[in-house]
Amino acid sequence: MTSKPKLSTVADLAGVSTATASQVMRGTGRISDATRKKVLAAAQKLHYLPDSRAASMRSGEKREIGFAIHRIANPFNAEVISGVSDFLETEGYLVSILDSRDNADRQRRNLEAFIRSSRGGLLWVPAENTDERTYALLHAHGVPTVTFLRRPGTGQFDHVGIENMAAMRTATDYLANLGHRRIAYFGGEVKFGVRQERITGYQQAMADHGLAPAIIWDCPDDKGEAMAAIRQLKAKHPEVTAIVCNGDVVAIGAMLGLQRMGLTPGKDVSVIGFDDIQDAALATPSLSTMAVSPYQLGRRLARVLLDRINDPDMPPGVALVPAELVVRESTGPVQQAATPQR
Amino acid sequence: MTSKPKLSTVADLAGVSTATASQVMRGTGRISDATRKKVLAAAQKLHYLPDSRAASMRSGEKREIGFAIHRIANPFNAEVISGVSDFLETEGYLVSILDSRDNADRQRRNLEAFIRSSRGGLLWVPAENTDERTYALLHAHGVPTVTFLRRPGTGQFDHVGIENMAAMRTATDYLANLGHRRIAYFGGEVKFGVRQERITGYQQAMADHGLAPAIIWDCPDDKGEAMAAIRQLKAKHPEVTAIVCNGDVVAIGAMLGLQRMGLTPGKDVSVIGFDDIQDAALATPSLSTMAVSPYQLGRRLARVLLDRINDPDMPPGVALVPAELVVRESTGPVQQAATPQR
DNA sequence: AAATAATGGTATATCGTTATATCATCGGTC
DNA sequence: GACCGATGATATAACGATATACCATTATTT
Repeated sequence: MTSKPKLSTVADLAGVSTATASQVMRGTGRISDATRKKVLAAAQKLHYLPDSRAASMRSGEKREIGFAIHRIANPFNAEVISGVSDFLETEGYLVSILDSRDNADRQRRNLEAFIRSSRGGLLWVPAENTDERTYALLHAHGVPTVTFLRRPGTGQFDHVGIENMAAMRTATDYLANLGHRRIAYFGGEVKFGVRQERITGYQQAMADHGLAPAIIWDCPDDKGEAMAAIRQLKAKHPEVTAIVCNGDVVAIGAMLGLQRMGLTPGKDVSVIGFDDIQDAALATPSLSTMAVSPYQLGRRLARVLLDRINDPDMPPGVALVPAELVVRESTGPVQQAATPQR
Repeated sequence: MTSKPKLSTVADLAGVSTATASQVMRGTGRISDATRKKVLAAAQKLHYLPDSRAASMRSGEKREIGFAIHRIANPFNAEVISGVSDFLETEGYLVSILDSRDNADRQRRNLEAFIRSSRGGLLWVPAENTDERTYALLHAHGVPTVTFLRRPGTGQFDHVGIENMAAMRTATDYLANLGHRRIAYFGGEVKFGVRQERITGYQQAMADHGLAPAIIWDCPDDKGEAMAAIRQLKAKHPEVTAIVCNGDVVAIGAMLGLQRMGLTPGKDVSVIGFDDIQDAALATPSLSTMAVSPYQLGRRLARVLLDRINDPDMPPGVALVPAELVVRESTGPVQQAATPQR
């Protein structure tokens, strides 16, 4: 292992001052062609790269942004990350990802280390149970921040999200129009606004159609857990003929669980998901879902952050993108035999 | 947006010098209880966090490591990342992830930015087509580096990997003992040693059983692509009754493709995967596979990096962990009707 | 030829910390 | 009362880059 080359090493090798070497590296100032070549050759030879800690301290330039997310394992999120990186990399930024696994303590440690390292901006899906102190922390340090998916009540940051309420209203409406009367809401995490928004949309549609009571069933965002949970839901509420799900992952888990109970999704029970991950189209039966394009969402998110970085004083804004109903095989008209009619 | 608090802000508010404030923050030196409290109160009030760029420049302490990986979207990798983070976080490190999406250019940009930011160490799954210059770059900067899964030929870094050859030999052997004669190798990327090792294991087992010729079929590591590719494989080689796959993702894709062709995995065609991702057990039929524990692998990986950081001069080492055969429903004895016997 | 402008390069202060040396002050000792 | 060792705090020089001001040379103008 060699030791790290620095600017003075390059300058010495090229026989110039560090000031000159620095100007060559950055292509600024008035430097003759001859010395420029000498310096570049030396830099090449030593594999020299300027230390961005020192550079950013002096110049204030920060071309690195962080994406603090609750679960990188989720394929939807992975797609979002692709969109974000593609956009920001063309602008010369490095994107590094911090995974909180939805743990508020881990998130806090991550964000503190992030702030200490003084990077250019933050994209953030707040973890469950994020407390006020964490918001205050980011605010106190003036970090350009855009929240994503989950919107803190404080409203002090830019936000990019999904039109959850409208989407769930559409999904529920669609199922009701197919003749379903007992429609349950399945999956999701308790604490955050996203799920509340979706549930509200579901409830509004239920009310519109005069359907009561609403059935809401918790379940972590995991395929295996959903398989087990759907059994309990069906045991407690055998009359349910349709299920709107908080996400595709739990929806697919629910379909698997139903199949193991001898029920056919799309015939005996209709299931609709949210997100449109790759597996939704590949599942058997294929999953109807409320689709959003994670890749495009990622690009949008990146653009909002750049705008914020370039203009730190504009008031925070909110961008909501719509979700679109995609009908596949997992939903269908209500079966006569399944629900006893009165 | 407030502006970032610095040490001098804290010191002023507490009425002491920056030297004193610094010592309080780090708990070193001789400081009276009274001033300690004053400084801590000021720091608290301002949400002060020391700038790690300045701190690490002066002290040389770097408590941040990078994980440069080829695909975060892969659930196996996501589990590895969890293992890595859990281990390193207890040691006070921040883990940030760089996703190359197996693109050598993107990887180079990522690694250059990484080096410029002078962090403590690097975990690295080299992208396809990584060139010598990239290895030289890391070496020239003396970055403590551990490669993972894919091992560069140069052998200059520590490495943690899987016993690919032995595992594939086991898998192929198992299928041959079930009576299969035409066994194909399916999936994987072309360039890297991992796949070559696995193919070698497959070929050795084929030779041991006097089975020829070997059939090797390329396919990107994607479920949808695998569904399509398996059709072509079966069209070209209808006599194949068993398929060893380069990974669970393509194996599951292959099963889906076979099912759409009216074939039943485990009866008409046996399929065996590699990795044991969550979906392997949840698939229908459930997938037999060569299992490795990604979480444990991650912890191991982290430990090797810490050892390297603590002792930069020890010669590079290699750790290979075994994979274990897990038999589920996707494999079974060869069917009489399926292969014409001579 | 003297004044001015353009060119190519360097000295130096600075960014926000930490490590080291240094400096008062005070109580205790002989 | 002069000396000593603790004690508690500070002044200052790094770390590796960049921005600015500045200084020599040449080249150009009149």
